[in-house]
Amino acid sequence: MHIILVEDDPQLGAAIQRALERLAYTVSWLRDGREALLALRDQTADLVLLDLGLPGKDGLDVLVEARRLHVKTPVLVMTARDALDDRVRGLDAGADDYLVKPFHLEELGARIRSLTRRAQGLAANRIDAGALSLDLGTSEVSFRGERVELTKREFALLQILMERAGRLVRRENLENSLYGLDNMVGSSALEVLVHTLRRKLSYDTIQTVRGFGYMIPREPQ
Amino acid sequence: MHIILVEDDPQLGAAIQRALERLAYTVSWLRDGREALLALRDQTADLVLLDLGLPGKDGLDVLVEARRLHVKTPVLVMTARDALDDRVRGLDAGADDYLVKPFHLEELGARIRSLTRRAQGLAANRIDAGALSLDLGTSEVSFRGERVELTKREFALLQILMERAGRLVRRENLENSLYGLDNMVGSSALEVLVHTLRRKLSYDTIQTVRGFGYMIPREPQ
DNA sequence: ACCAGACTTAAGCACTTCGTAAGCGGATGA
DNA sequence: TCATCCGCTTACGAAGTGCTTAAGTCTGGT
Repeated sequence: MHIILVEDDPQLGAAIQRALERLAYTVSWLRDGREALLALRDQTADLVLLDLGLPGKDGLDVLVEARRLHVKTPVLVMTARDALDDRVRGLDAGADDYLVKPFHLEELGARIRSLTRRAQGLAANRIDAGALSLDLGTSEVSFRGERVELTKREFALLQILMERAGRLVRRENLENSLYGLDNMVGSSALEVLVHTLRRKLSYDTIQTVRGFGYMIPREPQ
Repeated sequence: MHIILVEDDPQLGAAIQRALERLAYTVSWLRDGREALLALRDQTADLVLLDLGLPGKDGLDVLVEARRLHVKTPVLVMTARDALDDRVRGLDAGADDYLVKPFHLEELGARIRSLTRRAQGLAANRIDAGALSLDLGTSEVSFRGERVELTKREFALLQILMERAGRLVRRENLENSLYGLDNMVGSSALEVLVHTLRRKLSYDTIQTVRGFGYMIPREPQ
């Protein structure tokens, strides 16, 4: 899951990035509105965390401009506590949600989950696909009723595949979500990850679609 | 345990926040009804202390609106008005409890414990998990029949883990409940806390789930 | 204001997880 | 059929995560 964070405050930005990465999100932290707009235009991110009041280009302008360009990526706006007007204007400008600073990171996480889930058209906090079950709240995974211990990366991969169960997920999508835009270097990291995940589940839960990517069937046994 | 306090009176608000923090609750103090509704919406808090008669939006409206949005967080209403009408309307609107000002902080503490207990689905004032027993009223903990002296922080951590015994509790959940917003900095405070707690109990009561958080099994020995 | 206990921070260490690279094997297409 | 490509597997070094200890800071009680 790839998140673009637009925030000019070094401390807060670093803190948020840290927190999100701890949740196994991939974060591209941008400090400048102009950069943000460029990144948004590509629609490669799953979510944008946008601070209003940026140098270079105002956060609200970025949002308006992006929506004008038909960028549909969910945007979560962050505003200062006393800027009530900003929040209203933010929503009018096309933000999907807003968060008032200061906020609990737990809350941020919950909203991010809520937004990305909404974007996927899912409702529950648990995803099931056949014998696979994944709890987003507690990060617990079970397969055929047995609890399975996964690492963060493995969990992140499995989550993406399960959210799109029954549909092919392209290799480059997975790589973007897991490693961000920067880390697109040539390596077999994804294949290794798939391998360890298969070993922990079973070798036929994740199907390879040669030349394209991977897929978890809607009803794996 | 994270409590949202909605109170516009500076003196009273500060006094309550102080008192609750002394009880090792994490308190988010909001002065405005609109803000309160936003905070309520995500159900991130364990309890809401709601003052009726707020600026911006009446406390009762906040409550009604929150319940309409299926927010299930327990709400404890505070009001200066002693009229029976208000009482009934408050409870009808979805409040779980009601406190008439002025009140003693001890009573407030007791009611908070009662409510959080109820929300947790616990009948008694005690939580048990295997050889562990925790009394919410007296804050006493025993392990294998022996009384164990815990500090407030240790108790708070143990309480969260025991309320969710058998389920993984994410690290960020713990940090937010224990430290609130301030803990955006990187530190190993939680790890140290876990360590001291393990030393006082035993080293295998609290299980580490690497990369995610901690867990107390439902039947630790 | 002082003291003791509680709490946070920081640093070193052990262990786990992750990305890289290299070799291998099966699939693909001429 | 052969050459090529793509993905699988394995091993290893680097980075990350959590444990532990110790020192510094904060807090409440006297």
